Amino acid sequence: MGDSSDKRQQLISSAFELFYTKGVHAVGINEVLSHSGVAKKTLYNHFKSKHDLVLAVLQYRDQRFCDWFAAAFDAAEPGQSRVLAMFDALDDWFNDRVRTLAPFHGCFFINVSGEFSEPDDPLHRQCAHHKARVAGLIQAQVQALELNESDSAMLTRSLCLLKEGAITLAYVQGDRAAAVAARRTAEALIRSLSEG
Amino acid sequence: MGDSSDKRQQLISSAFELFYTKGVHAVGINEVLSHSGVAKKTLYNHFKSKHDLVLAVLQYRDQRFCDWFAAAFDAAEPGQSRVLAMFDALDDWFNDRVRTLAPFHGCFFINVSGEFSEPDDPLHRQCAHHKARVAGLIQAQVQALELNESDSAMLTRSLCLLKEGAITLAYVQGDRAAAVAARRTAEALIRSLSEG
DNA sequence: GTGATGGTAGACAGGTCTGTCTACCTGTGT
DNA sequence: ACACAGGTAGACAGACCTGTCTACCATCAC
Repeated sequence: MGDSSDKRQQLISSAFELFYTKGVHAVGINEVLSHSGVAKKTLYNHFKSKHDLVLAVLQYRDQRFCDWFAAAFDAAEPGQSRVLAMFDALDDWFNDRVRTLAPFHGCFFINVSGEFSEPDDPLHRQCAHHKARVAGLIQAQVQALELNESDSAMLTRSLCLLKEGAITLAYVQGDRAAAVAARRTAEALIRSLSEG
Repeated sequence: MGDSSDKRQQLISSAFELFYTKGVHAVGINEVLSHSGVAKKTLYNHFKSKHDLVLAVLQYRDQRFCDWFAAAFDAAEPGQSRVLAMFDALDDWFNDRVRTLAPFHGCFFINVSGEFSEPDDPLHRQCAHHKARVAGLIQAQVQALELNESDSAMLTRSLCLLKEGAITLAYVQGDRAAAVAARRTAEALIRSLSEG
């Protein structure tokens, strides 16, 4: 029984690595099997289809990513710098200094959204759900700054925009310094709030 | 001879529509053929492979997108508002008010980057090239504001970050108001520059 | 020992994909 | 009149895909 969930986890980890680096459609079930060293029947024992496996992979990555993201906040000194800590974390991610995340290939959820573009597709919805969850983590940090409601909402939104922008610049353009630029922009924004 | 390049163009337009709405790997050559009403031999007469067709589609979209984007700047009143006009243009795009672009399905170049994730892949490079070109258009508008060099560079970078962030929020999360939020953030940034 | 459970290895069916190739048609220049 | 360039329609090879199924093996409960 412990074994059973071992195999399931092996499949998910292997599938994630392959899907993340090559894309979902570009990787066949057989490649996942040979990479994970698991038999085909075992896979279809745990998942009813490839689609189902992808869903599980998204959930796995969601958990991992959010754990890392939340920990990055917690590790920073309380105060203003805590909000900015997320950009330092992103910088670590983009430059492959985070062991617990895989080597940077953009945001898995953005990539998968592009491959399953129907907004109603369960996979696309799962990606949206992940982004909402991360936005929630950011919002919680912003609230600790005790701004007025309007500034707080606007700052949260801006930070999300800068984060997604940084990921895209880092991935599509290969601009590994995108997080540093995003941090500087966020600093200017926060400064303008406390001054205005 | 006019006919020859007609067929080529038909193929590119049809392929773009399909690739953009469904993803490149999810659409087969045969679907492109039946959608465009062109024979298979004609396709392989114009393009040496599917990969080659995708490259041509990227170039086509790059041209169309940049034409529209540059026109949006030109249509706006000169001055500060000109830089902000790009967010109004994005808002039009996200909400399907631009006839010349197809119904919004995110950024084609981000989507394709996700499917061809090797940074050395010619397709990935073409996507990076497009982003650099758009960044150049933005930079040209920022330079008209005659800021000092450091502010100018930083504002250009910030606007790019906000643009990419807005596209991602609009697509993955289905947040069709992302451009409005990005505009407000940009306004705050510019305000802080002229005050500071 | 025996049955149940859950694993391995991999053949296989049925479908889809790319890219090639044959056979035919049409319009144009000379 | 006739060659030819470039189109249509679609069969086909060869590869790969998903998902099912058979046959066998290992471990644990009892």
